Formats: sequence, structure tokens, C-alpha cells
Amino acid sequence: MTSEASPSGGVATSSDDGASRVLAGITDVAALAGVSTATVSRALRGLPNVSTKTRERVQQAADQLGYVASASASSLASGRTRTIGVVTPYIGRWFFALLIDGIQESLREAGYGVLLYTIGEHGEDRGRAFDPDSLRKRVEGIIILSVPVTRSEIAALEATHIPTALAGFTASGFPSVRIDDSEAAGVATKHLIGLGHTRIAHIGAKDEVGLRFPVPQARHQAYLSALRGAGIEPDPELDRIGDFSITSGAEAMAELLSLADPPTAVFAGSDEMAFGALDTARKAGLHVPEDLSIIGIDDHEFAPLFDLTTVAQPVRLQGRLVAELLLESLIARDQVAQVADPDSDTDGVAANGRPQPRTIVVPTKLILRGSTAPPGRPRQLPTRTPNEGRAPTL
Amino acid sequence: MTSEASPSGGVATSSDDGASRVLAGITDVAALAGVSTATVSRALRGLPNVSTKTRERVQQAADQLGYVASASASSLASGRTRTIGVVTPYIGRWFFALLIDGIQESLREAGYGVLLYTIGEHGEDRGRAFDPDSLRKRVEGIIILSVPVTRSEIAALEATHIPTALAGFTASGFPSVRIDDSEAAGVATKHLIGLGHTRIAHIGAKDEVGLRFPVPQARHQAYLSALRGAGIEPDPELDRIGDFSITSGAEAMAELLSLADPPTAVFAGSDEMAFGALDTARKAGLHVPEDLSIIGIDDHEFAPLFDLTTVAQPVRLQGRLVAELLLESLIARDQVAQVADPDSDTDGVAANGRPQPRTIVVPTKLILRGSTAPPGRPRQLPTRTPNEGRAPTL
DNA sequence: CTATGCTCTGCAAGCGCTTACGGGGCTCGA
DNA sequence: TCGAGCCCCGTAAGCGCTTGCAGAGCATAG
Repeated sequence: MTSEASPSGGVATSSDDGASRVLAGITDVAALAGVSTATVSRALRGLPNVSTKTRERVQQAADQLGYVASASASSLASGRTRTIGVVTPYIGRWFFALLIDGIQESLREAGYGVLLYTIGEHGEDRGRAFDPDSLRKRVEGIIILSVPVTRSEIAALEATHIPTALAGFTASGFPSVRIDDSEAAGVATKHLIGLGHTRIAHIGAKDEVGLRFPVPQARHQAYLSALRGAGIEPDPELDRIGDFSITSGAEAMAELLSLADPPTAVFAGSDEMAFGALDTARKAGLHVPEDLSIIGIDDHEFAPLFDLTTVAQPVRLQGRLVAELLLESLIARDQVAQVADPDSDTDGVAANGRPQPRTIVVPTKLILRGSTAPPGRPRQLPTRTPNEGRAPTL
Repeated sequence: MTSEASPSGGVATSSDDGASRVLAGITDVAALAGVSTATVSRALRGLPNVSTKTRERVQQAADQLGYVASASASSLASGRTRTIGVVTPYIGRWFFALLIDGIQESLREAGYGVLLYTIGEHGEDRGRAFDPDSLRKRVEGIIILSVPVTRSEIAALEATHIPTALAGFTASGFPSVRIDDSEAAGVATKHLIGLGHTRIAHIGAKDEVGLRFPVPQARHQAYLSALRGAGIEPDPELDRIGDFSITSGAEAMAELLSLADPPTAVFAGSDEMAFGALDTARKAGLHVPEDLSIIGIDDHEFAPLFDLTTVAQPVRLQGRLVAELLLESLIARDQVAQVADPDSDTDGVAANGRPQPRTIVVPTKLILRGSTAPPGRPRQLPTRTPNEGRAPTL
């Protein structure tokens, strides 16, 4: 198992007879162990019908030769690539990075590899990158991260029949995991309303036509109805469009500040836009939260540093979950392949025999920090002593 | 090429004769085009010795069937997986995310896929994740991102004979791309010295014994010699250890502040540690830069928001470069395989015939912002008007 | 007109595994 | 003691491509 401190054999292909010995193949192992390649294959993969003694002998031979099965060969023979494609806009963004991290965790445990497909932030080189055909025959499943997807892309995806799962948004027909964007946005907006604000701005994101990406719209709608629910008529001037980036938040804030009647509070659709807004506000001489309250969504790694009130979402968890959803579809597919009769009471199976895609909604939580307060006067916060002098053990 | 608006054929495996038609194979294409599979293979891959007419016919047949070659099959037959493994500690960190982005860019252009291997931040699940054997037979090359690597891991890597390139650090025998850590740290420290500081603290990172990861040490040494060069005897009390994370920077700062004679300036080995330090200092009531100057290394995406003076390094560029270095070794390897004679004057070829690993050093640049100033009085900075009212075109 | 050399294409042998299928040995009940 | 049944294991047929080799067709040179 562990190739740690075993001085004999292992890792370094041991005694290199010859200059650069070619990698050991299954036949070498078979020969060394004195069995057939079929038995080696079965033994190493833990299949039944191999006697303990034989299995050990094979294992030993494999270790000694530093044998590891060729991924291509076993994929070709078995039809299973043990690889999942992850399509993501831009991994430089905290949200995606953390998602991928979670995905990777789950997938690794299940013995799957992660093939990364980043497409431009706004899908610049989309055509080439997200051609499902380029994924097909290379991955067993696909996970798409919060990427605006066109109708035709969805169609193409479905045509490939590759199990697919979505994280951060939903599209009918696919399993997915996400937060309740309406609720999160509602909570955020109502928090500001509850503090007494009435001129509440929104920095959202563009709703690109033709794209299936309901997140910005859901948050926007929730913002609007929260306002209306409180008897506040939304002011279109306070409705700004960003692109989830820091700079777009900053620009939107600049616009808001130049208004004749600027807002006293801002709900940003993401923490990163909130950071940008915060920065712009401060540089304009405004005090947060005295002069302006700001709330975001995410609970970004940097939110504590900006003392930003926000609606937290568990990102890494969503990554883990979406990976598990995908793995579910994978084994479901195998199941179908094996037994084609609808006897076992598989719940939630649609008419076509394919399991109804599950969508998991993970909870969000309002995190109160110092960026929000009633209009005109600061919110009371316990003065935080920095680190309580607790020196880390060196 | 584009599977966009072609109503006939394409994408959806066209006329699905049967319920879920199996994906087209090379023989199907061959049959449709009326040629042999060999010709299909050659035509589709752009090999010479295929007449234009035939090539077109094959291309057309392939398009019509939505054919795409099986990665496993072609890998098995050709021995080329067209995949690069990228080993990274934790993609949630800005530096790594950006590196990967750059790598992905270059690699995609070259037709390679990226298989991601994240290992724990400090290599928790290192054993399993970074077992080169698990990479071998799956990837053609490996890129390692700024990960502390053990001697035995290096040995194991070399034993696999998989071309490997390093980003963010160096280890002999491998091509790599990095910044000049000594220089960067020297510039940072000297900047503080030049401002008149004499009590200059350093927040670095642990030098884990047995690991080949020279970055922290190089920066630390440069810090020390910069001080000595200015006639300042380094005070061990001002020398703190972090782990490149925000919180570790915060903790180190807290320690520094509790000192009898605290520093007037801090050089942090990374921007993220600087952010943490900055935050702690401010929460302790200190004004930056009036009471305390802070400088980092990186020019992190958030550095402008923190108004942090720092030594910038081009991260995405390093990603692109390391990918190109790796591709170089790949073609070099092929070259060697083809012509085994040392006739063409391949410069920089070592005695063993393998090309001397190149290491590229990319330049860094001091970015002056508002977090540094002479001790005791603020540095003069032009007052930045927020965004100059330049409203973005909606 | 024949020899020489191209260019283009097909044949067929793998690449290194996985996986029916079948058969030899053993155990156990009758 | 003998057949049924089970556990193991080997045989061999692929998986879907790539590629060395050779041959067919054709043009050019001699």
C-alpha cells in the first residue's frame, strides 16, 4: 500500500536490468506470479473468485515490478475511463476553486480522476472548449460549474448520453446541487429592510438571453419581491449590473454614488462584487456601515477581512455533493445496463426508466458582520480584540 | 467544425436508427467514406499521404456520424495520452488557480488535456495523491506547482521517466519556471530599509526538513542579507513563521505586536500573509502605514483593495511558460526516440543525450501602494479619486 | 517502352488490458 | 463410491484505434 519507507522493491521499478527498463505490463506480472493475465487482472482489482494465496502472490509480484495498469488499455477493454470532466468558467474565482476542491475530494475517494475544462469567463473560447464531443470518449461523466449554458449546448450534452451533473445552478433533466438563490437573496434584502433601509440598491449580473443560467435572475427577483413585500417600490436606478467580479462591483458602486439620491444600502449578488463596492465607497469617503450598508452572498474567504455581512453558502460541500450525485447516475446507468427489468422498486424513476434527476438544495446562513447597520447610525458590534493574544505553538 | 447551426447531421448522432444508437466508431466512418480505417485515421489526424479528395470525403463522413475518436483506443495504440497531470496543493489559493489557468491555456492550444491532482495543503493525503505510479500510464507529462516535494518523491518521479516541469520552485534535473525569490525578497526588504525602517520583521514559511522547497528559505535569506547589507543586525524575535495563509499572517502579526519592541515594518513572504497581518494590525488600532509599514510578494488580486505595496510576479505567465517547457520536453523526447544520433546541433544537451533542463526566471516588479511609508510619518500618495466617474457602458 | 520513384491506400498486426466461457479439481451428500 | 455443484483459474476473443509494410497506380526520366 504505502510506498513510504520500503527500501526493497516498490516505486523505483527496483533493479533496473538494462538502462531504461520498459514499464512492466500485466504479462510480466503474470509470468512472475506464475498465473495467467486474467488472474492478475482479477486479483489486482479485488474481484471474487481468486484464492487468497494467489491474490497475495500476484500482489507481491505487482509490487515488485512496480506494476500499474495502463489506463488506456483498461479503459478500452472495460469501457470505463474512470475520469470525470469538470467544466468551469475560471478557476481563479474563489467559488469555483472551492467547488473543484470538493469535487476532487469525493471523486478521488471513488477512484476517479478529474479532467479540467476551463472555458473563458464569459465563454470566450466556448465553442472549442465545451464541445461535448471532445469530452465524450474521454470521460464517463461531466460536472458543469455554474456556467451559463446555451440551449444547444444542453441539447448536445443530452445527445451524448453522458451522465452530467450541475453545480451552482439548475437545468431541467440534470441532477444538480445549489443553494436556494431566491431565499438567499431574500434573506439578504430583508436584513437590510429590517435595519430600516428603504433605498436599497442591487448589484446583480447580466441575464444573458438564450442562456440557461437562472442564478442572477433568481436573486434579482427575490430582491424585488422582498422590497415590494415591505411596501417599497423598487427604483430601477438602484438596479445595477455587474459580472460577479470585484471591478464590476466597484464600477456599479461608482454609478450608484453618482446618483442624485444614492442608496443607503447595497445588496451585492456576490461577495466579490461587494468587496469592490465596499472599496469604492470607502475611497469616496463614505463610512461603512454608518453611511452605507453593504451585504453580499457567499461568505468568501476574504469576507472576514472586509468585515462583510453576507449570506454564507457551503461551497466545498456543494462540490462534494455534486460529485456524489454524478457517481449516483453512473452506477444507476450501470444498473440499467445490467438488469433491464423494472422490478426493484427504484423510487423516483421516470417513465423512460431513467431515474428522475435529483437536485439538492444546500442551506445558506446569514452571517452578521460589521458592514450593515441601520441607516444613519452604526450597528452595535462587540469590539473584537485581535486574536486574544493567543500565540500559535511554533 | 462548428456544431452550431447545422440542422442536418452533426451533434445528435443524426438519424437515430434504433433507440439509443451506439456511438460511431472508426469502422463506421470508413464504411461510409468507402475507405479503410487506416485511411480514416490518417485523414482525420491530418497526416500526409492522403489525397485531398479522400480527406474531404472522410471528414464529411465523420461529421455526419458525429464521430470522435476514442481516447483510450488511440492512446493504447499510439502510446500518447494527450493528457498532462497537474499536481497542486490547493487550488483555492489565488496563486495556484492562476497558474493552472495559464497552464490550461497553453495546453489546450497544444491539444492536451489537464488531469488535476490536488494534494492536501500540506500534503495530508500526499501518499495516495502524489504516487507517481498513479500518474504513470495516464499522463504524458507532469507539472508540479510549488509543492514541497520529498527526496523520495523526486526519485520516484525520475524513475517513471515521465517528463516533468516545475512551477514556482526549482529542483535540479527538472525544467522549471519561477521568479527570483532572492531578488524579490531583497527588493521588498530594501524598499523598507530605504524608507528608513530598521526594525523590520519577516513573516515567512516553514522550511520543512527533507523537503525540496527552496522558496521560503530563499526569501528568508534575502531578507537577512538585505538587513545585514544595510548594517542592521537581524533580530530573531522579528522572524516569524507562517504557512502562506491569511490566518497564519494574522497570527504572526499578533505575536509581533505583543513584543516589547515591536517592528515598524513587516515584510510578508506572500500577499495573503500580508493581508492577515494588515488586518490584525488595523484591528489592534494601528494605522498603516503611519504606525506600521507592510509589504508582500505576489500582487494578489486583492492587493489593490488592501492598498498593499508588494512585489508583483506574473503568475498566469508562469503557468503558460511551464506548460510550454513541458511540451518542449515532450517533443524532445519524441525527437530522441526518432533520431538517436547527436547530429543536429541541439544546444544545451547533456552527456546522456537528454536536453539540459531549462529554467526560466520571470521578472518581478515592485508595486508601490499605500501600505508602506517612512517610520513615524505617512508616505505621500496621490489621492485616488474613485474611478473618475467613468461609468461603464452597459 | 521499360525502369525508377512517387503518392496514395489497404492489410493486418498489434497496443495491454477485460471478460465471457469452459474445464479441472475438491467438497459434500446420497 | 460417485455425481452434483462450487471454487478457481486459464483460454481466447475482443475493445477501437495506430502504423509498418507492401502494393497499386501514375508520372517522369532514360
